[in-house]
Amino acid sequence: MSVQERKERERAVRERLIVATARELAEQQGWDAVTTRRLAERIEYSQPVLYSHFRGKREIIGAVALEGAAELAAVVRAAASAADGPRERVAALARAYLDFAERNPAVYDAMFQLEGGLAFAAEDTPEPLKDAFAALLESLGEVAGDGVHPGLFTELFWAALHGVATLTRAGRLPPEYLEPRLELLVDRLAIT
Amino acid sequence: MSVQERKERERAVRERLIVATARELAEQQGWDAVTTRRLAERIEYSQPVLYSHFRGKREIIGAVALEGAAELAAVVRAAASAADGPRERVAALARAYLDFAERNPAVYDAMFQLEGGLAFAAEDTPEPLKDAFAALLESLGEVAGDGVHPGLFTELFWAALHGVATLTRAGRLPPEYLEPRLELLVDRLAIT
DNA sequence: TTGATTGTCTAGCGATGCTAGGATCGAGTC
DNA sequence: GACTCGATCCTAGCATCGCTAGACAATCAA
Repeated sequence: MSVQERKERERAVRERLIVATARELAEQQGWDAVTTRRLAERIEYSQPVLYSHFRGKREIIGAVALEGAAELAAVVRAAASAADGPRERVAALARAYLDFAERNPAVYDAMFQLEGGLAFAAEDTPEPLKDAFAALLESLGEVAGDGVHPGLFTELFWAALHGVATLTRAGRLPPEYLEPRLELLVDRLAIT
Repeated sequence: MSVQERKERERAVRERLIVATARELAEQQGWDAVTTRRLAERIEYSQPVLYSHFRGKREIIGAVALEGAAELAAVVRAAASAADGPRERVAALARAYLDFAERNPAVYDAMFQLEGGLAFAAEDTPEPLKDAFAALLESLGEVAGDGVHPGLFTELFWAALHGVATLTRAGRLPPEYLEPRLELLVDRLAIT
């Protein structure tokens, strides 16, 4: 069975290569530039190989999104654990979130803008997505305020962050006032 | 000069027909279904006619977005003027905004999700977009709180609404708690 | 060595946004 | 009223897209 195991290992390596290449290409030239042909050429295989790993382009985007969700969760947790006190923890979390969105625009798009074929807030929601939300909940739950459901509060805070992130990156909000915007958001929403 | 004027009038009518048809098709079957061929067929002209009015598909989306911005501004103003007191005005505004996004998903996408080739928060921002923001500012400015720049506050509130609207419609937020989410948003952000 | 299975590639389908070039029509002139 | 000429529109086609069928090659068991 060793030879079969080797093949499976090689397949897994190639699958990671596909996802990493798609992500790299998307960050470099945008998701429009990520065509199956270009992607196949970069990994030095033919197009049909992609379809032996994923159902289609959407699933590749979804794979990048899952990878991003795991990273976002880690980034958020790291920022929160490095800050002292609830208020500073939330501010650090917000900064880390917006920073992640700014530094990884293509990944962020894969997660929230493009249809990656992922289910949210449902039974079959993939683990990384649930965990990313959990990471937010850990720090945000403690500043929800009395009588306010922590999950509901986290959803709202997250939505606000998401709105700021997307509108800023789409050129809809002037980027220079990002910091005061963030301070205002934390001061108003979080109850410490 | 009468014949030339008539031609210009007919051209204007046809241009409105294109935009209206694109919008209708997008609301019915989504923007993916709005292809230049289908659009041309619906208006009973050939494809190249579209390109005599717009540079490309993006500009058509942009035209729909401008139309939507004007409607959104009107909807927001109507809701605000029908409510008594700052707090209720803001709540009515938020409800109207989210309601608009839910009832006109394709138009909302054209405005904020798809690249319609429109400039925001800049010198050459089209008038309807500026006016939509102004409509928000009129009601939101009065609840910004002391020492907080009204424009900055409006941007933040808008971003929060936008986040709730997009995440809800994308299935990222459970829709059943929309009302309490809205109440929480208004209670926390607005200072009355 | 042979036969079968697994893996990969070439070639192609239908559809996309967009455009070049020819056909057609109608306004203005004799 | 016939004719010219410019504006207007359509047919046909290009390059590219996501995706797939079928031929081919490599690898394994017998």
